[in-house]
Amino acid sequence: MKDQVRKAVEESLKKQFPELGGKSLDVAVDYPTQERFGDYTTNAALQLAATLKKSPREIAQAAAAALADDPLFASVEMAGPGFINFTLSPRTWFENLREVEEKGESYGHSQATPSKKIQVEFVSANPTGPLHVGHGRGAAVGDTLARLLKAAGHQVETEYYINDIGRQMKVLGRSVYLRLLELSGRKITFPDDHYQGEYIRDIARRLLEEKGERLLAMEEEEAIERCRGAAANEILGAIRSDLDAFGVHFDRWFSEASLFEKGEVAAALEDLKKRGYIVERDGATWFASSRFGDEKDRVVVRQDGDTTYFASDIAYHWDKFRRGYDLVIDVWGADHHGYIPRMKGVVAALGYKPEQLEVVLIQLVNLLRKGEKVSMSTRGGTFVTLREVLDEVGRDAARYFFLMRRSDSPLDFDLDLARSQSNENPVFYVQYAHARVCSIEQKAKEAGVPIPAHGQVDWRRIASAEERRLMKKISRFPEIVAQSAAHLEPHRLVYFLHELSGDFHHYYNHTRVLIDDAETSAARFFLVRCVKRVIHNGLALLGITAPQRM
RNA sequence: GCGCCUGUAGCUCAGCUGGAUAGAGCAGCGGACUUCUAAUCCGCAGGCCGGGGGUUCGAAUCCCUCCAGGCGUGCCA
Repeated sequence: MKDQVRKAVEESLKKQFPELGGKSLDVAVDYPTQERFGDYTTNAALQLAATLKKSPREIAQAAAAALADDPLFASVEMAGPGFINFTLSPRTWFENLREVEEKGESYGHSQATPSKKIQVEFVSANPTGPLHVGHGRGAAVGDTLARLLKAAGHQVETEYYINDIGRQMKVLGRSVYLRLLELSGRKITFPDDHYQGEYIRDIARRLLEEKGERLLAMEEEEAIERCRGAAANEILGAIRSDLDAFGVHFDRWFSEASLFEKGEVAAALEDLKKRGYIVERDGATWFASSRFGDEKDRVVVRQDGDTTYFASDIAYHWDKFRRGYDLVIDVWGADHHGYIPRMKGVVAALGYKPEQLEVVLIQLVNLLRKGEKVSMSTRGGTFVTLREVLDEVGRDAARYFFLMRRSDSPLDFDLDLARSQSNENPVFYVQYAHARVCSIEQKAKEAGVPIPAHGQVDWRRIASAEERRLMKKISRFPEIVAQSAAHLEPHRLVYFLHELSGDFHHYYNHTRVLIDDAETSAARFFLVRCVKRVIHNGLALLGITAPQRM
């Protein structure tokens, strides 16, 4: 719709002012801040005033007059310093609803041009413990981004990167081994920097029961390695099942260890070396990230010959890009923001465009209970797990809360609020709107009222201000989805659904849908079913259910 | 010190690729259920958009500067 308006404005301006020539004008069509200014507005005249050497009002007046006859519009007016305001006829708005009926479940989806091959990598938590709420936020955002990008017409794959090798894993193995020794009656001292959580004891207990004797008989080194493997498997299994319960599924689970097994770490570094971005200095090997705007170069192979975590990351992204993605999206905790320049440097050094890597940062989640901050520490084991939050507030509320703020700003997650079955809980507000339409459908069915089709509805019956407002919002949905995807900002969709629900609740409270006047009744019924469709599709993109009744 | 992010109503936040009188939820006050679900709706109140300067016809939005807070600044992951 917006595009049609834009095209009309552009054509009219060019006709009125031939001196503008054939080039695209790139006029901006917006939604006015106030309803009395109409449905759409453009500031094109204000912008062109300087080029045309005419007053903005003069330009706007001429353009508006030329557009007045366009059947698309009910009225076109010049206003203020030189805005052109457009009001569409109720009939035009109604015609837009045909698409809702035609597309059904896929209403809101669009075909981006160009359609890109995109990978979204998210969560990627070390398998050293259960997922906590912070991971939950990353999971909700990453998963929703993938859904949004698909809906916007891209080809999307999701991936979880498993850090299944390295120092943290050794610490995990040793933590379990020590607990195992402890459980078998030995006296141990458990270091502070090892994993303190109770789940470590649980794993050790199971290992002791199943193969305790063999493990205890082994060389310590080997036993620790066995403990590590068993623990990582078990924890990863738990992570998968937590994510499953959260409605998050990955197309691929990618192992860091596999990068070494396949020799990709060496190959990637060799590639960079050939391109001239690897330097030897102070007995270590460095990636010349300072040549790409990073503060300094970064070590990839340490003096002792071990590769750094960064080397794995290089290899991982080397692998990703070789798989042919046009765009790679990494969802990271905000505390990793300092790594963006060096990663982008890697991408550039490998011959890709830095913009082909987008990093979405996820800020901290502060859990609140009874208004008090719940303190968390991963190492100390005093964190609240995603599973606990899911058990307490449910999947829908959890996802909604994680998604309702911009991901790069810290989030206060009020457990009591999310759990409350009351009007204070924003997720119900949207779901309730859906359930109310379902309820109307139920009543209609009982009364033998048929479901109206677009072709049978008389648009004149739904031309009130409230009804036009609903129609406008409904027709805006595909644009919101496309924008949320393009900006990688799921919260935009959340706000939109909240607004649409608000408009609907208002309408519902003031206008009875099923009434004796069959024509009006059918028209209203059709309209609210379109609202239901949008809420349903929108919640689906957020991974939230749309209940029939509440 | 340097870098990134943030500062908008009592609280939590939208709005930030410049537009007309800055929005929402919660909290507060006052109203609306014999009618499709009151988990709803209506009304009232609440703001030097952190301070200052600049660019512009026009700034919450862009630039500079200062202040406050968070994070980062490892041959850790």
